[in-house]
Amino acid sequence: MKGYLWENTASNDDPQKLLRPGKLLRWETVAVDAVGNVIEFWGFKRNQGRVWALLYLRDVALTAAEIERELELSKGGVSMLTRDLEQWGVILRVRTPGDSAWRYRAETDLLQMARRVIEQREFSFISRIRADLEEARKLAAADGKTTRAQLERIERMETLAEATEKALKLFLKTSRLDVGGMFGVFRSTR
Amino acid sequence: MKGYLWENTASNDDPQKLLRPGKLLRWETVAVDAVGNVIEFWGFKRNQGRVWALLYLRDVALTAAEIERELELSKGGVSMLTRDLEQWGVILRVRTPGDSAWRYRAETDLLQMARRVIEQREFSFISRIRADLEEARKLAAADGKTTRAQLERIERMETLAEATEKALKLFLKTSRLDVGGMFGVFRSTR
DNA sequence: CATATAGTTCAAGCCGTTTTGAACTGCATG
DNA sequence: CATGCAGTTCAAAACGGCTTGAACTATATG
Repeated sequence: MKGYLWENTASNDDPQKLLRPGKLLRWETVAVDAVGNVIEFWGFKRNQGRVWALLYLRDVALTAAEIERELELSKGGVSMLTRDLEQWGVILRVRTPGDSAWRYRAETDLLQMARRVIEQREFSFISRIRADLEEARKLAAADGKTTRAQLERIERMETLAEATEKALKLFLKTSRLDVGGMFGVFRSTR
Repeated sequence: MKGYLWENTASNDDPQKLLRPGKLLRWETVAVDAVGNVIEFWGFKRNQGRVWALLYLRDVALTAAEIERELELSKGGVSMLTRDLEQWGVILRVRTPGDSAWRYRAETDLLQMARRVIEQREFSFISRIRADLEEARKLAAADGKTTRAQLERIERMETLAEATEKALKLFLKTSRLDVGGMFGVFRSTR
């Protein structure tokens, strides 16, 4: 499923890289953090975005240790972050012949991941809410003391949740169209 | 601006209400919490949604003390929550002739509030991100060591942020249309 | 198979946000 | 103008999510 490919890795031709203190260039820091912020906005972890952005900007397969140094993250953290990103299919794990360590490279754009996860995660969340409101309405209806007006108000709240769900759906569909060209865009440099 | 109206309050005709331990009916709890969840999803505080929902369901002006008991919140908490909700214009503060305490009642639907706040808060956030990416690109361009391919990748990230902003805009516009009937819907029971 | 290094797991700690509650201010009433 | 209740403020506590790092497991290599 996830291919274990042999790829060029840029760091082999720079022996110093293994020793040098992780230090992003200024512009790399700014860009990486900006992506961290967007992705956080979409409900993911800031550092998931930062890791992806680093790999994407460098366009080279980095080891966990390198990511660790560059972004000043812990060993365990990098392990978990890369696992998530790999599961979502936005980074790829590759094995280099000489090297005994895995390397990671950016695979696809982040919106794809955002959409995928939002689709399952957020929709189940919203439909859960709708189910709760439906339950409330049924309970209220069963209770003799509930007035007609109260039942109506619960129904209106259900409308609210439905509208939210509908809007969210439309949002996703839109972002898919909107970003349409993106699939190609992100792949073209590679 | 915010009218200080005289309104009917239902609790006066039920002297026990002042003494009874705050205890929502089961269906009220379910409904109130469901709304708390939706609103949290929109990036607000869970309890802001719960307070609004309680007022909306009861369709009666409640005092801070009553809200406090029903939702098991602290005095200070209710004060802050009602202040926020009133500022956003989704609840109204009313003064009753006999009573010396303020009462609150639900005024408009929550989506209105969500939209309003999202419009200012989220957009400034996204445009901030776009500005950061632009800065990164300029810095990278000024740095002689940056490759053409890297500049392109930053540009693609900017496209990503732009797409996000665009999608968000469309989402808001959509939710406005989508919910169109809502303005009337929420007002008709009152 | 021994050793070394890479990678994973998870309890504990950290940090930002929300909530609490006690002290305080303001206001109505006698 | 004294009393008591309503309402606000804010420092501290509680909470929740994220990250860390030490212990552990897996894997490559001689």
